[in-house]
Amino acid sequence: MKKISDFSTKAYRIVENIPSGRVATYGQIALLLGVPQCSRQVGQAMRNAPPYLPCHRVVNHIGRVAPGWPEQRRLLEAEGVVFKENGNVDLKHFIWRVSQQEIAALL
DNA sequence: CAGTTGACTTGCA
DNA sequence: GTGCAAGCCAACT
Repeated sequence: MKKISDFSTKAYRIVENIPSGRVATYGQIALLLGVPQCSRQVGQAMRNAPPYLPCHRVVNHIGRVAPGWPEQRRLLEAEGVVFKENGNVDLKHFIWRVSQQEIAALL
C-alpha cells in the first residue's frame, strides 16, 4: 500500500485544485493536510514540484512570492491577481477560501 | 547517524 | 506595519 508519508503527493493534490485567480499560503496547505507545522515541507515540495503543478498560486503568509522566482508575480497577474507595490499579493481578497471538507473530498 | 538547510509560521520588540 | 529570533519538520550532505 502507499506510504502515508506522501506529504508532497497530498500537497500537490491540493495545490492542483487551487482555482485560477486565487492564491494559498504554505501554512494553509499544511493545515489542510493536517500538519500546520510542516509548512516548510510544503514549500520544499513546491520547489521539487512537477511543471503541471500551479505552484505559482502558492505564496507565504504575507503574500510574498517564492524567492528566486520573481516571474511568479507576473504569472499571478495574468490570472487576475493584483499585487501591492511592496511586492505582496492582497491575501485579504485573493486568498483561496476552502473548507476542510472540500479537501477531504479530494484526498 | 549527526549536522545543516530551507519556496514557512508565530511571537515579541 | 516592519524586523529579528525561535520553533518546527522533512530532505540533503
